[in-house]
Amino acid sequence: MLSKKTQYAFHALIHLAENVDKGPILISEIAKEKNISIKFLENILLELKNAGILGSKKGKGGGYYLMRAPKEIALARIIRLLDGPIALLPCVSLNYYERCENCKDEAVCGLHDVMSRVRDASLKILENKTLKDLVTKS
Amino acid sequence: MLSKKTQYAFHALIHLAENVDKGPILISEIAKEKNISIKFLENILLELKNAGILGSKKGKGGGYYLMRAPKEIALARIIRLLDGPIALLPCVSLNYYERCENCKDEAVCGLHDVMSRVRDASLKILENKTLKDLVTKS
DNA sequence: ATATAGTCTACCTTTTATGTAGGATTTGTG
DNA sequence: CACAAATCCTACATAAAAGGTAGACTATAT
Repeated sequence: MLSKKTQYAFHALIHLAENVDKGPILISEIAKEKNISIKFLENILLELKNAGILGSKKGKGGGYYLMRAPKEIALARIIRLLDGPIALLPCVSLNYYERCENCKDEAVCGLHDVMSRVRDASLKILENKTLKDLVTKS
Repeated sequence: MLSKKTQYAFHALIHLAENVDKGPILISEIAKEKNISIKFLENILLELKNAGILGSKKGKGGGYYLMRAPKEIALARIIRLLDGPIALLPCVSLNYYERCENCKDEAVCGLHDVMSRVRDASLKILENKTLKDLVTKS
């Protein structure tokens, strides 16, 4: 399961994508609209900003906005940023690989094979779907 | 990611499946073979037993053994038992569904759609692959 | 009897998740 | 310039989950 942090991030990003033409959006507006604790959301948006996904503007008329077009932001990137590996096992992760300590040889591990397939199936979707695909408002 | 608990369970089950003809297997043997803390493994095997996946025999010559043939035990079942939902979001889980608190209507939520697809892609593999597919020993 | 091996209950430690509090800083506007 | 509106940033709080340990109890084969 995705953490609450990542879930909230997705909802916030959807809101930003749906209002991409309205300039900076207030944290408080997103929090209210999506029913998220404002202070927790603050941390999340900051993290997205530090990763270069969002930009922000301080002071009156300020808020957060997307740094790129929604179609440029793959869902996998958000998950990896906030939740880490998408794979079910560390020994099968592309971006956060760790050697398996329980099997003697990963090359002949049946678990390794199956979990690689699950990873590939998930990534095929998460790498190709973007924020734009999450927006339903016309 | 799967929890350590589930990862250990898979490795233990693989060992049991590979030695299915040798009668009950000692916890200590599995722990040693797979490099798992014996006491932690004890808890895990007990949980698998209470779920009807394993049987056990006490006393000398005792140990744990599979209650069904390896090909009868789907990987999804193990994950659900020890880790809970396979889906990435609660609102998309088949077995542990919870309503989404951040969107007004799941039916028109783009996130819901994408995550359902990821779930289906994962389940297609995890429901059809069994313990037997994890065994590599001849 | 006795040693073996699982059963059960309770506890412990560390990390992660999920926030909360509040002051510092930047910026637009009158 | 003063002020209010926002984000920025650091630190803390709290609870749950993960991961593991300890030890007494019970059943069984020999």
